[in-house]
Amino acid sequence: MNNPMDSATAFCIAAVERDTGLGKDTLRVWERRYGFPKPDRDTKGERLYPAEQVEKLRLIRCLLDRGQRPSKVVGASMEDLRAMLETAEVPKASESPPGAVDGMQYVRLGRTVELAASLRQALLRQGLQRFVAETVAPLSEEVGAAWMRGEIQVSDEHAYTEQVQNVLRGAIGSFGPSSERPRVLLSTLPGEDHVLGLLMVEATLVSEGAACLSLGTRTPMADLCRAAVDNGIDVVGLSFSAAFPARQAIDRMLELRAMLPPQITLWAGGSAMRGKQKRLPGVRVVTDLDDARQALAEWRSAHGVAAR
Amino acid sequence: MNNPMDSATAFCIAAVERDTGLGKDTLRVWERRYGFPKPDRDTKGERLYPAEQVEKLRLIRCLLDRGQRPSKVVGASMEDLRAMLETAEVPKASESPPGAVDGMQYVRLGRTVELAASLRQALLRQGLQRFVAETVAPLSEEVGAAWMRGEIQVSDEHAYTEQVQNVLRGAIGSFGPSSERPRVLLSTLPGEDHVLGLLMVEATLVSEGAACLSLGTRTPMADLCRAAVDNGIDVVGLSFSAAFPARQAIDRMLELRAMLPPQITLWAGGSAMRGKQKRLPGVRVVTDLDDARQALAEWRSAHGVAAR
DNA sequence: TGTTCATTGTTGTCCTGGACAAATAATCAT
DNA sequence: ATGATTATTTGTCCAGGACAACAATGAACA
Repeated sequence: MNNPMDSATAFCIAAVERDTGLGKDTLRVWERRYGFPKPDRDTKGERLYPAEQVEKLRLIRCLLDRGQRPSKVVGASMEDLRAMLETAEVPKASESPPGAVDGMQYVRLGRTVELAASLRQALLRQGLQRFVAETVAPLSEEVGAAWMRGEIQVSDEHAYTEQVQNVLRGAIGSFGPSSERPRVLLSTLPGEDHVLGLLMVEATLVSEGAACLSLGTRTPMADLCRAAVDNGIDVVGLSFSAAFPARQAIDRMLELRAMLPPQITLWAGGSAMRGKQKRLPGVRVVTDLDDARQALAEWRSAHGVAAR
Repeated sequence: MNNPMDSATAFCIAAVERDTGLGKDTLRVWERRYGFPKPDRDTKGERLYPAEQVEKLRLIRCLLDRGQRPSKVVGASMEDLRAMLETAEVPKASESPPGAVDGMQYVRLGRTVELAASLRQALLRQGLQRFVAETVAPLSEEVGAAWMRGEIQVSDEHAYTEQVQNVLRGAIGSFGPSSERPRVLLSTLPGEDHVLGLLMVEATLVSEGAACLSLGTRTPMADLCRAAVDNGIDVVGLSFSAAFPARQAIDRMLELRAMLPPQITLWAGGSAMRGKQKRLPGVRVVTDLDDARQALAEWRSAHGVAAR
C-alpha cells in the first residue's frame, strides 16, 4: 500500500488522515456526498489520493477550522478557496491588542530568538504572576487569533508554544519545592493538546505557594483518578481550549466528578468553559487566571489553610 | 448516545477508543473474532461497553504494549491477565541501572518534589551536556523499562516527563541566543508523542552552539517542509521513540527526504532507528546523543563552519 | 433586546460482514 | 548466525445505509 516509489505522488487514506486531520469516515462520506475528494484506486480498490487533492483538503481543513461550513467549501474550486481564505472574517474578532507586548511581530516574522529574549525580559520586569497574566495570556490569544486569520503558519504557532514553554517551565522550576496545601493535580483530557493554558495556571498557582503536580496533556480519566487518589491530591484542575467541543467538555467533567471522591475539589478552566458554570454542579469553573487565584483562596479559606 | 446518567457505567465506542487507545475497527473485529469485548447495545443498536469490560480492555492494552500477542490475551480471563502481567518478561531487558543516578526510586514512589531537586542538583554538578547524556538519558530508559515491567503507573511516567521538561527547558532557555550554524529544525511526526528525546537532542546541540528551532511533537510533514524552507534551515532532525513502528518511520523518512530540498540535511534519531542506517539513503541516522554531537561536527566540517 | 426552546437541515460517526494488506512468527537456505 | 520464503495473525479498508450530534433558524418568552 505504501510503496515508497509512488507515495511521493499519491497517498493512502491513512496517510491523508494523518496529514489533514480529517477522519477516514469523513473522507469517504465527503466523496459520496460532495464528489470530492475523488481519489484514484489501486489494483485492490483502495483509495489513492493524488498530492494535489491532499493539498486542497489541507486548505479546506484550514477553512473549516475558521468556522466555515463543509457544504460551502467542499466542492469549491481552488481559486474560490483561496479567495475565501483571504476574506475570512474571524467570527468573534478579539479586542485590540493588549498594548504592553509587541512580541506578536516576532511570531509573525518567525524571529524566535528575539521572541525568547523579549519574553525573558518581560518576565524579569513583571515577575512571574504578572508576566503570565499580562504578557503570556494576551499574547497567546493574539497568536491564536492571527492563526485564525491565516496570518501565521501552523509551524509558527508550534514554535511560539515551544519558546513560551521554555520560559514558563524555567520559571516554574525555579520555585523551590512547596509542601503547602492544596496539592493540585493538573492535566488535560485525551483530545486536548494545548499545554500553554495548563502551564499558565501552574505558574500562577506555584506563585501562590500551592503544590502543583502536572501530568501534561491527554491523561486518560482513569489514570487521572488513580493519580489523584494515590498522591493525596486536594484539587484536580483540567484545562479546555477553544478547540475542544464545549458539550463534550461538560459531559466529561460530570463524568469525572462522579468518578472522583467527593472530598477532592474539581476545577475546570479554559475558553471552552466560558459561561458554562450553571451546567456543572460540583465543579468550580475557573474563568481566567485571576479567578484561579480566587479559587485557590476559596479552597484555603474553606479548608482552614492560611495563605502564605 | 452520551447520556450523562449512564455514561458512568457504560461507554460508547468512541469513549472506549479514547480511554484504551484501541481503534474502533479493532474493537469491532475483536468482538467478531475472539468474542470479546461483548458490549450491550442501546435502542439504536450502538455498542455500549460496561465499565468492567473497559477495565479489562485497558489491561489487555497494557499487555499488548509489553509485546504479548492479541490471540493470547484477548480471550483470557481477568485472573489470567493479571498473572501474565505479573510474570511479564521484558523482551530485551536493559542492562543494569547505570549506577550514578538513583532518581528512579523517586519516580517509583511518586516523589516528584525530591526528583526535581535531585535533577537540578545533578545538572549543576555535571553541566548540561553530561547531565543529559549521563543522567537524563539512562534515567528515562530506566523509567521506560519500569513501565514495561508494570512497576509504575502511566501517571508516574507523565509526571516524570513533566519534571524533566521543566529542568531541561529551563537549561535550554538559559543559553543565550545563538546565530551560529547550522540552524537545526527539530520535531517529531504525527503519531509520535514522546518529547524527551527531542529535548535531549536540543540540549546537546544548543550546548555546542547550534541554533535550534524546535516545533515540538506531531508536526505534519507538509508544515515541517514549509518551516524548513521559510526559516533557512540547514538540518532537519526527527526523533522516533521505540513505540513508533520502525517500518513506518523508515517510509516516512524516505518520503520526507524526497520532499525536502537536497541541500537540507536530514537527521533521524531515537530507538526506532537502531540499526536502520543501511535502508535510509540520504538520511543521517543518529544513534545516540554522542553521535548527535558527531553528526554536528560532520556537518560543520563539510560546510566549512568552525566549531566554537 | 436578549434568552431559552423547538424545528429543520447539515454533518460526522456508527453499523454489518467481507476482503485483504501489513506485521509477525516460523521455516528454510546460505 | 543472518537473510530470504512462506504461513499465520492482526489490523485496516471497503460499501452504502442509518441516524446521532451539531449548527442555524425561527418562535415564544422574559
